[in-house]
Parts: sequence; structure tokens; C-alpha cells
Amino acid sequence: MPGITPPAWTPQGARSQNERLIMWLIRRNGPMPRAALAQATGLSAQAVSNITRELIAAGLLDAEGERRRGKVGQPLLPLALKPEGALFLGLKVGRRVAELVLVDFLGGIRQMRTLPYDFPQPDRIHEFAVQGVAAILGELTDSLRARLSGMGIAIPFYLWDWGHEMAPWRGRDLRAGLEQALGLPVWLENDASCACGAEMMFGAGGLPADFLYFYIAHFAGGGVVLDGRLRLGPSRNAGAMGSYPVPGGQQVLDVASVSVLEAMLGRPLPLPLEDRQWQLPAALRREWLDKSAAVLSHAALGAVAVLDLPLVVIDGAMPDALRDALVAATAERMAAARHHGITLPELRAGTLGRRARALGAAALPLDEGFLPGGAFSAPRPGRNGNETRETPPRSRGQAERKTGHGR
Amino acid sequence: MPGITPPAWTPQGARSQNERLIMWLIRRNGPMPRAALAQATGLSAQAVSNITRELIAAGLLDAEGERRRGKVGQPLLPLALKPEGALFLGLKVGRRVAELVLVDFLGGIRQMRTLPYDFPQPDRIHEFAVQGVAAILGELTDSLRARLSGMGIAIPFYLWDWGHEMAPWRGRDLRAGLEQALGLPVWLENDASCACGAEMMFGAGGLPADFLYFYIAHFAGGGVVLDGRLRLGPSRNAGAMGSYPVPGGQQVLDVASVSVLEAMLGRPLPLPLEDRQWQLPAALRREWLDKSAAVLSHAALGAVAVLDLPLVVIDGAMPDALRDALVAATAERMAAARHHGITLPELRAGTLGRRARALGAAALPLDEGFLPGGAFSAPRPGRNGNETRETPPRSRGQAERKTGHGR
DNA sequence: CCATTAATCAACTAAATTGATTTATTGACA
DNA sequence: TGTCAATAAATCAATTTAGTTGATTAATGG
Repeated sequence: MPGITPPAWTPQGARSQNERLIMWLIRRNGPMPRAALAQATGLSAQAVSNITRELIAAGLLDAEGERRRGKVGQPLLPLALKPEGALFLGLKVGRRVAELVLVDFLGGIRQMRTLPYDFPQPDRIHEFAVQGVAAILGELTDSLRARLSGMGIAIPFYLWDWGHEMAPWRGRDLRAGLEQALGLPVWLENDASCACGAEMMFGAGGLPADFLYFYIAHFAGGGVVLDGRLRLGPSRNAGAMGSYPVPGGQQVLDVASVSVLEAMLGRPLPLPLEDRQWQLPAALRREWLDKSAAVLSHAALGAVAVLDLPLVVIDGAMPDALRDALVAATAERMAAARHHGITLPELRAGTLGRRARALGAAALPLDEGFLPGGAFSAPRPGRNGNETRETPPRSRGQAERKTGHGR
Repeated sequence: MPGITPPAWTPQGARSQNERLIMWLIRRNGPMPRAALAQATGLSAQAVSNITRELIAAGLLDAEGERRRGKVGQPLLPLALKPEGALFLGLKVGRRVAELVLVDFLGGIRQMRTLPYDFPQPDRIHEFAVQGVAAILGELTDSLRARLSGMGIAIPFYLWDWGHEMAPWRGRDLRAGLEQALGLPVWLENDASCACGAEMMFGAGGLPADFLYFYIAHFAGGGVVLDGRLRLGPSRNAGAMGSYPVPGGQQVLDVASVSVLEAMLGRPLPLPLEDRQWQLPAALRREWLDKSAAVLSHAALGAVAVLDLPLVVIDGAMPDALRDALVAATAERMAAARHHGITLPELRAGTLGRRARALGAAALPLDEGFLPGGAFSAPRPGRNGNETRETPPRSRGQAERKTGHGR
């Protein structure tokens, strides 16, 4: 069977690829002068000059920074990403609340709306999104509105397993419905995968190109980043760390989740909106931390054996202190476990907390349109199931440029 | 931190990439006519025509096949990989025996030499390789000798943990020594990773672009293939399935390995050279199979949760019947385990058996020089020794390779 | 004999490269 | 302190590579 077919390279694809590469380098390293870009990409100074001129003209890069002098020769003019270069919508559907955000090119949240509920219903959420987007767009100038690239949805998979009142989700295509209603390209991914993508794209810490990510919320999930790209997997179920098998015939989400903590506690926990503490009884807190750390360390160690990852990030929708304690406890457990032949990874807390999912949702169109490494010619399996994208491969770059950069 | 930097596009890089892509498609699908290649790559017929003309002139493709008629229009002229297009050396270092093979472009073993021993010693193996290569080269014509692309070494990591007589391996850089002595580029990877690469490159079954691979020999190991490429990991320790943690505080290799079977049996097992049976007592065979299947299924399920893999391949240096029984037992275990939220992968036996490691070693230079997807910026040892077009677009490949392996 | 498909020839285009030139700064020396 | 050489960034102009498009030739089935 064919397996995948890596893209053939053409001059058109080349320009797009090199543009993305340059923007990605600036995103990672902060503002960079053209000379440094030439160095980093291996391209000639002339090529970088041409590409950056176009990107500046397109409003994606900003050359207004301070010239940096101090060394011999002409001073450096660092190029920065322009925050208004592109805007993205993110919709997060959670167990208790939905969030709709407008995010800029640098990951800044420009607007935010929330919809609390007892349990999520597809029709209500569709309505919330449509009205919310209209309101958000209403507050934008025409020129900014034109820079909206699309919407991403972060939502748990297998929603219908939460109970019979979730039945309406089965077979429901929220993505297609919103794409239709909004007239915008819409992406949809697992919420934990989105959180992982947000950490990679907007997170504060300098992250390596490969890492594993856990996101502990009402349920537990995760994501994997390989070669600097979020890996979704052939059936978009990669990073399903909640389903990871652990000793005792259980899975991670049977132990390490806020819903389990609530069950132990016997009452629902408040959303950590203001990051205030949950005031858990010490013994109960300890018990949950111990058990959770045990399963997380087991899963992390397994993933590292398979993928040789130098870093594991743990984040979640919980108070920072609790999350940090979980990280510490997991690190301890991991070091104590038998790990012959494995280099223990660094363990680190995420930097985005409960915002991660909505930010990651908004990052989906960004990833698709502005990141190097294949998206420009790769099929988009999730985009919609029955797409007949057997049109001439050549027209892809074109079509995508239109939706992507809006030039 | 920078993370990885995907390659920038350059005209030269493009041609190299597209050449590799075409050869890879033919390797996967068998002989293909130019029209089908144009279709599959998305390139124009003209581009395919130009590229294939060069590849035929370089001796890598063969246009001598039968024209296929039967449809309206001009008959198809399928292009095949030329077996003598490139030759590779593979050196496998095992617990009991070393093997040196000469492999052709299609994975055919042209020559083979073996060195049995009680335990492997670096100096003796170095000597065996140097003399063996000299002898092998002596039997080749000049024109074939010029097509030798390099050597790959398949060797277990952490050899020194096998016992105190293995101490000389610590810090020993077999790769550098042989590269020096042979004047050829030499690669070195974990033996199980090599076996996995061989299955991907030369295996009989049509494999998907992503799969997990176990190789059960004296010890247990494995590999991961993602997007059609063997994943080695940042510190080249990916696919370390032997070190995968399983319930009971153990790792896979504590249970599922031939050395454990020998320990249970109380005597060493013969090499399954002729694939004859090992005549194990039924109860003991059953016990080993049960325990091994338990840990393999646990590890496979975890890897699938992380990576969303549609296939798991199990192979090993053991009689086919035993391997097949292991596959069946593992599949049964996996289906019985709790796997909520995970799509069970297909389970399948490998097709190369004990040859896999040596073949995979030889596949290392092939992978580096002839596969699409990133290696293109590295020099191509195969084409011809003193080619001038190798003005380094970037010396990155070089440097990276040199630091390659001491670990 | 004609419609159809494979493959090539010839002309054109996109995006890179190389080499020369302009610009702005540091640092040395009168 | 003023002038100038050295240095490095960035651009201009010309060239090269590898792709595309459109016309042409070749071989086959109906």
C-alpha cells in the first residue's frame, strides 16, 4: 500500500515553504534581522531580502523595530511578527463551559466570551458561536476583519460516552455546521491536542522540537509534538494519553483527572478562574496526587521509551499550586521507577493553564496556514470527511494562499 | 530554543527531493510508468520525463521492461529500480554471531559472511569487518565497486550491561573506527531499529506509513515508523521497546526475550538458522508465550494511545511458528485489555525474521541517500564518488553525520 | 482511419544563486 | 577631534536551476 506520499517540490511550493520557515523562526526566536534569517535558513541574503519584503508588504512582518548597533558594520534591523498580521477564532467546548476567543498572530487574546452550562449541547453551542463571532467581528475594523484566517474548535472526543444526555453529539458535525454558518474555514481537534499545540506555539518556555504533553482537566488527555509539529495521527487520535493503559487494568483517565478528584471529594470543584485554591483536605489531596503521579509517570516513561523524548510537560485546568505539586510528584515517581535503558526526560509544568485549550483551538488555522513542514501540500484529513480533494495537486498552493494569508 | 529547522527550499534541493520521491514510489509500488509517476507525485509529465532520464542515465532506474499494452493509447513503459543501482554493506553484531552482508538496491543479499563467538569483542569484530569487506569487494567488478554507498552497523545499545567481559565496548566508537579503516561512510544504529527499517524498506507486506515494530531476539527491542520514515529520536533511542515499562515494575525485556526463554529452559537455544523448531516443552512454551504476550500487548496498546498507529509488527530471531504463536497470543491479549478510546491496531508478523537486522544495517546508507523527506541536504555517497555537483548547499548533513555515533 | 494515451520538444516562468554596489556603523590614526 | 579604512547588512543586476504549459510525435484499440 502506498503509505504517505511526501510532497513533490515546485517553485511555488518553495516560496510558500520558505515564507513559513522564516515566520516560524521569528516566532521561536523573537525578532530577527535578515542576516540571521539567512544564516538560520541556509538561504542567500538576497532570497531572504526578497521574501521578507513580500511578507512586510503583506502585513505579516514588522520592520519598525529599533536598529541594533554596537558591532562593526551596518546595524541590524530586527524583523518582528506583526500582531495584527493574522487573527484567529478559537472555540473551546468543555464539560462546564464553552469559550470563544479572538487571538492575534502572537497568541494574544483580543476578545473572549464564555457560555456556562450543566452539560454541553451541540445546538446551543452552535448558536453561541455564531452569535459570538458576529459580535466579535462587529467590534473589528474592516481591515482587521479581513485578516481573520479561520476558526478552530477544541473539543473532547467521544463526548457521547459521558452519559445519555450527550447522545445528540453522536454523529453531529459541529465543524461542518459552523463552517457553513460562518463562511470561514473551520478546523476541529481533540481539546487536549489543542492545548498541546498552544503550548508549542504560544508557550513561554523554550521548548524542544519533541515533547510529550499531558492535559488534566475534567478528563485527562494529551498530545505529542515531534519535529516541532503537533502529531495528530492517521485517525487523529494521537496523544490520547487519557486512554493510556496503566497497571491494574486501568487507564490514565480512571485515576488522573479532575472528575476523579471531584468524585473523591463528593462535590464539584469551582472553575479555577482566578486561580484561587481549591482548599482540598490534605489527606485527600495527597492521595489523589500520589495515584495520579503513579499513572502519569508510568505513561510518560512508556512514551519516552517509544519516542525518546527529552521533555514531558504537564498542564491542566487546576490551580497552579496543585499542578506544580503534580509535576513534582510525577518526577519523583519516574526517577524511582525502573527505567533501565531510558534517559529520564525533564518534567515541566505548562505555562498556559486553563487558557491552553481555547488558545490551541485558535492555533489550528495558524498551524495550517503559517507553519512550515508540509501543511501546504498535505491533505487535511480532519477538515471534512467526504472532501473530494482529488483536484490537481498544483492548485493547492494557490487556493490555500487565499484562505491563508489573505493577500 | 530553536527546535529543529526544516530545510529551506532551493532548486538543487528540489531536484534531489523529487528524484528520491520517484525512486521511493517505485520501491513501494513496483515498476511504474512515467504517467503514473506524474499522477502520484503531482509533477508534470515533462518534469517526470526529465528526472527519470537522469536517473536512468545514472544507472538507478531501468527502462528495459516490457511495454504494457491492452488499453487504448500508447502502451505503458514501466520503470523499475535497477538492482545494481546501488550496493550497501550491512554489519550486524549479535550476542552469538556477527554477520556481514552485501545488499543490492532492491534488498537482495548478494554476499554474506558470519563470525560466531561466545561473546562479541570490538577488536575482533572490527577485524572481521575489515577483512570481510576486502574479500567482498575483491569479488566485485570495478563498476559495481564504484556503486557501493556505504556501510551500516546494527548493534544493541548498552552492550556493556551484558556483563563485565563487555567492558571494552564502553566508550568504544566502532563506527568511527570502521569509517576510518574502510574509507567509506558508516552509519550505526540500534539493532532492533535496523530490523524495523528493513521491514519498512524491504519487507514483503504492504505496510502503512505508520507502525510499531517489536524485534524479539536474545534481548527485545523495537522501532517506530512515522510518516514512512524510521524514527530514531533526538538521542537515537526511539523505539526502545525493550525498556518499555510494564505492570509489576518490570520492563518488556525482563519477560519477552529469547534470553528469558533460555533461562526458563536451563540451556541455550540453537540459532534458528534453518528455521527448524526449538522443540520446547509445551508447558514452558505456553508460559513464555502467555507472559510475553501480556507485556507486548501492554506496550503496544500504550504506543498506540500515544501515536494512533494502525499496525503493530512483531518479528524476531526465532522459528516462524513460535513467532506466529506470539503474534496470535498478543492480539488476543490486546483485544481483552481495557482499551476504551483506542482503536485496536492490526497485529502482524514480520516477514524478514533473523535476516532483518543485517538487512536493516545495510538499509541505513540507503535511507540516508535515497529516501525522500529531509536527508536531501546530506551528500549522496551513492551516485558517484567524485561528483562535482556536491558543492555543499549546507555542510549541516556532514557535521551532523560526523558527530554521529559514539554513544 | 480516428480517438486516445504516453512521452518528448520547445518556449516560458518562478525562485533561487552569485557578484557587484550602496549604506551605516566602529575603530584606528593623524 | 576629524577623517578614513574596515566591516557587515542589505539591495541591485545578471545568471542558473528546475519547474510549467502548449504543441508534436508515437503507438495502440476500435
